[in-house]
Amino acid sequence: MVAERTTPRRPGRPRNVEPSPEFVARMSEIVETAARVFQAKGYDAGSLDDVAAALDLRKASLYYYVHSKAELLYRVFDRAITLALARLSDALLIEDPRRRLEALIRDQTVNVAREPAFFTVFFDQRPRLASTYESDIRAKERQYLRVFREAVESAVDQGSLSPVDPRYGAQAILGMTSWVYKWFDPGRDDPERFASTCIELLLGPTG
Amino acid sequence: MVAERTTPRRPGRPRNVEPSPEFVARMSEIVETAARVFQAKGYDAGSLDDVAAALDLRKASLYYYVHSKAELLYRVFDRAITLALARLSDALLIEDPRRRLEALIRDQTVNVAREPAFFTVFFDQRPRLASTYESDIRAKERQYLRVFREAVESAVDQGSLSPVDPRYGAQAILGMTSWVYKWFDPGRDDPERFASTCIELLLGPTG
DNA sequence: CCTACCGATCGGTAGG
DNA sequence: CCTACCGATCGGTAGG
Repeated sequence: MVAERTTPRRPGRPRNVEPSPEFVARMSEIVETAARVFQAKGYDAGSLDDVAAALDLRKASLYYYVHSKAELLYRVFDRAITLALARLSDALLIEDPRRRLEALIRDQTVNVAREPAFFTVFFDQRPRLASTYESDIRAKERQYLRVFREAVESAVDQGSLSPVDPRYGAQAILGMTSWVYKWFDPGRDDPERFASTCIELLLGPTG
Repeated sequence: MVAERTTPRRPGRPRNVEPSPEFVARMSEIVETAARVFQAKGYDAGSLDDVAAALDLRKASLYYYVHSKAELLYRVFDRAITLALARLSDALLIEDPRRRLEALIRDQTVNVAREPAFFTVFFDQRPRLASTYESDIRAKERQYLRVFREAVESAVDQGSLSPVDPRYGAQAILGMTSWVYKWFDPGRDDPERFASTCIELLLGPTG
């Protein structure tokens, strides 16, 4: 997050800098509701009145939690990318390049399919994010891309993936898997099955 | 288009139903400008004042060409999908399944990379399209998907593509290639080279 | 967390 | 294709 404390603690008892658990929980609800509103109506047409109404609040009350609508959007973005990055950590422990890439493909597909509101906003409302927050999000996104690029590189070296430029390979795989949010129908489609399709197309039958 | 005439011509000289070439050309400029404005600011935040200003017009003058902002968005959508469909026609003449799929992958990549404004609006502003126009666009989009699905099917039958569900395979390929509009940098990237990467990943080295 | 309110923006129209 | 304008919406604030 942008406002994270990086300086060491001052001595003595800190004076209510820690938000209460109730505050954190309520903030979480607000961010989730905002994600759904912005998914359905877009950032500009989705008003703070809409978000407040979905929470049974008045618009002015939201300003107790965020300073601006722009900050609320940032919080949706931060949650999406932080969640996605965290969910990659298990895959990164896998040593075999082919299996690691398989796990990353599954992770990305399932992430996007499981949180359609957050990822729809993340992918489609990107130009609406205020420039103040852009660099923070971009840094985390670059981490994400790097993970995929290095996984592609290893799989190419291993000979399990066709020899391609790692950046192009990573973008191809990210596109294939992220695109899910555009067409996925939860009643009809299965993320695991689609992930298997991608793996089969790229890496051939699983041994 | 939604308002296309399908009934036969009445007898006698038609009374100025044909728009003049000047009108058509000006309309074209307006639609292109709208695509750029909606790409940069989004549909809701991109005002008719913005579109008019970019054309050195006043907002009210746009209403000589379109009945509403919603119609202007529809015209951007229609142009994007009509253009994309038209550009597939050459590929459809190719008989060999592997080569046909290769050509479709190239077409889609180059289409998206060449018209970033139209395709960014098409992909990201879809929920903003008024329901009146939705069915028209969806029908054309389904045609588009069918072309890719059938090409996947043929390539699978031929044995040049891994045996996968044709719908999932088509969505995977469409995602891989369409995603280009999210990351492509015209100064750095080459659409043809990226298309070759996709082909290599999916179909192996070109023989 | 609320009521009441302001200032600005915007799609659309009147009338030419 | 223009000037002038209306009605509605919306982010944000005052003050409690």
